[in-house]
Amino acid sequence: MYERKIIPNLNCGLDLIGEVLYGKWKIRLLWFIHTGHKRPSELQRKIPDASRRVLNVQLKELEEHELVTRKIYPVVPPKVEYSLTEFGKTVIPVIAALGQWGDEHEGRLRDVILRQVAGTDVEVPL
Amino acid sequence: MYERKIIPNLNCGLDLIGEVLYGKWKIRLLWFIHTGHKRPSELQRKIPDASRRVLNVQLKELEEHELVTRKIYPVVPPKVEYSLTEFGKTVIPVIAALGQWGDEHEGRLRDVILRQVAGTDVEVPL
DNA sequence: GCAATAGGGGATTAATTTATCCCTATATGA
DNA sequence: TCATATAGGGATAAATTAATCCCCTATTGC
Repeated sequence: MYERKIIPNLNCGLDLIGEVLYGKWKIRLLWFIHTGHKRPSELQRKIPDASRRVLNVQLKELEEHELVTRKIYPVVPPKVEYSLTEFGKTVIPVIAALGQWGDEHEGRLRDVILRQVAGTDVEVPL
Repeated sequence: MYERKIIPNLNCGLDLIGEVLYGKWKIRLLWFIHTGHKRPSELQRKIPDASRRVLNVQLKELEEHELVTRKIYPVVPPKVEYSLTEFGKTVIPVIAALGQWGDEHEGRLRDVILRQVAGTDVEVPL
């Protein structure tokens, strides 16, 4: 695993939540697990832009941070289910607040974000 | 400026808020501006771990995303003040929710985070 | 003239995070 | 026998973000 060379700040609540929530797919993973998509293959289908590998890595970190648990069923083909821990459940309202703000200001956000990307040749999907 | 090679997802509110809030110091910057620390030098003193340069870059992005405005006073030595826009003010409660969750679960968060870093030789300050 | 203050920014390197590639295992169905 | 589904991971490359270094403006005070 990668070893940090710069020590993280853990001074305030914002630092702390950042440590466990940051990661391109983590919030989405938590949300989908929350909405009942528990199996790795399901999560992958819900998040097709992420590779299987990355999801595994980020799920593992969520598990280490005690936001989710991983249950393995001893069957073939293998079956695994992720669930939110009680701790993990407490962060759902915060994620909901993030998503809600984004939804409420969708038009304006799209504007300012696309304006920034406009100079590039990147085609941004609607 | 850096040109993205991977197109960002802008499918949902979570993607959108991520685009404008992500950046190591942005949330802190917004918060300190909210609490009345408007001048660049003040912000730097409040966030000593960030270099002047990085703060400038992130403030500029916040400005491009219309979360803050920058007012220049034509005096010498120069004086600049950042303020939240009306739009920017709407995101403050969301940031407050993030910080509050982190504060509420400070002990546990510190635990799980430090456990992860424990293997490394990194010294993490209390 | 020189240092300090206040605010900025280009160019480059380092750090970190993601993505890609490829390999493991077992059972079922065509 | 071969492809598919299910779950997982090591090694490496690429992308992205942040940090560093060094430079600029103009005025006041010594």
